[in-house]
Amino acid sequence: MKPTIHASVKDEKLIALRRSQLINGAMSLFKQKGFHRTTTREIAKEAGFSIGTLYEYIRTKEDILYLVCDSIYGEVRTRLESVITSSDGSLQNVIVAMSNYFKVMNDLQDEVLFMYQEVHSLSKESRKYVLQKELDMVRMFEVLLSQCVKNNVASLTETEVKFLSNTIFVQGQMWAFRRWVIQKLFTMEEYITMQATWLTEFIQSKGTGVNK
Amino acid sequence: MKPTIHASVKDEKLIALRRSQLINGAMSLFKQKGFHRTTTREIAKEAGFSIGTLYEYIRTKEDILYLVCDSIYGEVRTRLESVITSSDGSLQNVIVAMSNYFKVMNDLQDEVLFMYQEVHSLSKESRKYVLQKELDMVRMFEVLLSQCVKNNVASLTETEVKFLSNTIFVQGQMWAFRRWVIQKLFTMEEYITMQATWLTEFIQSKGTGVNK
Amino acid sequence: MKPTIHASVKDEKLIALRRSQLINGAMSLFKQKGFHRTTTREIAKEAGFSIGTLYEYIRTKEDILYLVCDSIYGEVRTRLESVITSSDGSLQNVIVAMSNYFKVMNDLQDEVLFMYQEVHSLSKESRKYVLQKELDMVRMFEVLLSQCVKNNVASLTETEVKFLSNTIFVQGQMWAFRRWVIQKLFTMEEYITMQATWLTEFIQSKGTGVNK
Amino acid sequence: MKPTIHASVKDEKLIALRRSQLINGAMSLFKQKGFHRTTTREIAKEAGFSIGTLYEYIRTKEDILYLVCDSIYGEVRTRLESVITSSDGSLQNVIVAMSNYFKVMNDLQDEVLFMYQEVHSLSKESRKYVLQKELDMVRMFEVLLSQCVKNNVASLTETEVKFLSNTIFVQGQMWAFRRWVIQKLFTMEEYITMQATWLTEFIQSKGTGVNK
DNA sequence: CATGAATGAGCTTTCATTCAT
DNA sequence: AATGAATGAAAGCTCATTCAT
Repeated sequence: MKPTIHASVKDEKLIALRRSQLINGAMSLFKQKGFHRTTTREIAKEAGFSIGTLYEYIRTKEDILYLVCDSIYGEVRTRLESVITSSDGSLQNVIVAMSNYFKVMNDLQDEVLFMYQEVHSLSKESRKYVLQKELDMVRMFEVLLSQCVKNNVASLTETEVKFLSNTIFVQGQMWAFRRWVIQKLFTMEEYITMQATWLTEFIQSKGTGVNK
Repeated sequence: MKPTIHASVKDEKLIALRRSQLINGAMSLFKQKGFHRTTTREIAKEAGFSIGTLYEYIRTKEDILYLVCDSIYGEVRTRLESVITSSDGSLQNVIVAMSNYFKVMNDLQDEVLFMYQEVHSLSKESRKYVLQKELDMVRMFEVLLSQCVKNNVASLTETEVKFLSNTIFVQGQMWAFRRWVIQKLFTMEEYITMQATWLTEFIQSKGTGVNK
Repeated sequence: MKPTIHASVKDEKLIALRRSQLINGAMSLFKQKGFHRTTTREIAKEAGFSIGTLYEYIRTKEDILYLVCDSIYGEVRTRLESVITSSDGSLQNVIVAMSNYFKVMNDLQDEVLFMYQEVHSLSKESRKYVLQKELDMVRMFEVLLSQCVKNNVASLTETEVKFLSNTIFVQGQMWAFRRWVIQKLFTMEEYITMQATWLTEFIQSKGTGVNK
Repeated sequence: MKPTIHASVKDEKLIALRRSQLINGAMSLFKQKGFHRTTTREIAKEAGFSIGTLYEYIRTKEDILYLVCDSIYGEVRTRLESVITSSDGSLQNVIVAMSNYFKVMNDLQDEVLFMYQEVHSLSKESRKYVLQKELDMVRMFEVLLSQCVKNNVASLTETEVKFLSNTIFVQGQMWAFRRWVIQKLFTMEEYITMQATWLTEFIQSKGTGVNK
């Protein structure tokens, strides 16, 4: 399932170390210049080792892109999971999750932006794997919303649940994608408030399970 | 203001013709392989002329990207303007504009997607110019909504107007960005209906100017 | 003998006119940027006609170089001949010729410099023809000096005559070649006076035919 | 002061080796076809390595020209210095230096010719540096002549010393520049003898310090 | 006779990747 | 396991020359 990047080196711990150096170096350069404008030589230098060593831990330049993208999603997930531990099936719970998600998107703006621009440079297989992680995140909101429905806090069809999850996800991305527009119009707090209001009103307009 | 692309050829009509061939050829390739993976030679061939001729109409490869991006936004605007000529300040008016916008996004999915991925390869100046066009589109919805407010059809604060415009814009993009998911959930008609319902309810929940 | 440049156009007068425009335009550009850095397009533009027209009067870019080089030597000769019409076999006569030659070198510094740098880009045949003209000029001084010998004004061996002719020629070129240095040391007049003094003393030291 | 050519390779000894191969290969081609007609690929091949390797040791084609020009002047200097070690302030001394200089010019005809034709293709900075070396050589003769003046062997003004130095220098160059003319007229020995005679007579005509 | 759009061979330069040390 | 010199395919771009109008 998860694409494995071949390394010539055997020592697993060393691989982990070198790859983390590699990812940090590459990410830093990618944010500045994009994937195509960054050379493997530059990446090796930034990571702190030689071009020869670099190729002991990867097979192609694309591998680096995959490693970086994977790492970004890992980071996003880690941050979100540390926040969304328990779900009590309340609307408030969804809103808290959403605002945490927005905050993560704010922290990782450059990374998110970069990934969106460069995923299409991945091989089909890697791209599929990486995009699956995106789906996982949307699913997270789906679960939260479904619990609201179960709890009779919201009366939504499955389709509506999926729509809302996707909307939340996209609105989070947009904070990064369209930052030069959107971040001039609203502060993070305002944005969160507005999105929360919108979400609440959308759900309320559908009624609650109790009233049905 | 608008970046001008230098051509060695003088005949303006010929320039227009060749550039349109160029844009079509390039767009077709860009959608398949992205900007960086497409060579100038391939573009020339696809456009139907030689590499020498190509460079009679542009100066650098980046010029082609700019031409293509500009053309995409031009296409979007043309399609929208042909519909939103008169604004009577009714809610219906906003909804018609929005659904037309969604349809355009549907028709130009690949183009919109491509542009978001590659704008960052433009020079600062060109990028600024192209992104300004995005703002113009959001502004369009702002104007329509403001007229509803003026007409006492809706009672919205300025921030709310901006929020709604942005949301409409993003929901349109979502149709293209998350097509794999969204387009499995809804047909275009269903999507439009849902968005219209939501918009109407949001505005009604704020009351009309009359009741205030 | 003299390489002929093919023209598609028949009208001889027109050829002469266009070629003179061509030479002027090209010379002006060559002095600034050299032969290789100047494009045929630029030459056509500077000459005042289209690239198509340019190629009605020449066959290759090298033809232009030949035309220009030929023109330079023609100019030098014309200027010199207008002065050295009659030779009375006096030493004074040689000195007048020499100082006129120096003045011509002064006027045509850029052209002479250019020619020395670019003759090697001519075809073997053209190069030979152009360099022959250099020989002609040296020969001119030889003739003048030989007449002094005949007139018993100077007593020089044939080798000495050749040596003096060459030296005069080189001293003239030096004024152009090493202008940054030489022209700071002397004014044209001072240079002429010095060279005249030297020449006179050299010849006098050899004695006159009469005394032998 | 001295322009430095960037190399991607670190090993200084290797740089020196490869550059000397490069200079030899390039010089050989430049003498045949000139700088502009020689391609970087040809140079790499002639030097015995790949085009990629070539660019590990230089940044641009112009760098090669600079390296070659610098090398030529280095060669000239080395050869001269090995001969003109001690100066005793005699006229004979100047003449020996001069004839050695002529011999060097004879040995390095192609190189000297090439350099004179192509220096103008160097960047301003490099050109300045290279031409400075020319000045240094002229200065060498100035020093020798000045010592004659000091020794009362010759009575020359400073201007005359400079003029003579430049003349010697130019006459040396002319042996290379105008070889097809001059080398048909005179052998190297004859040329040297004549130049020596001329120099001696010029100086004697000015008198010696003693007689003044 | 004049025009200028079209052509494509050929140029310089880059950079992912390999492999001997 | 680490190094970095070597490689060459391939890219973007230029420009002398042609030829239909």
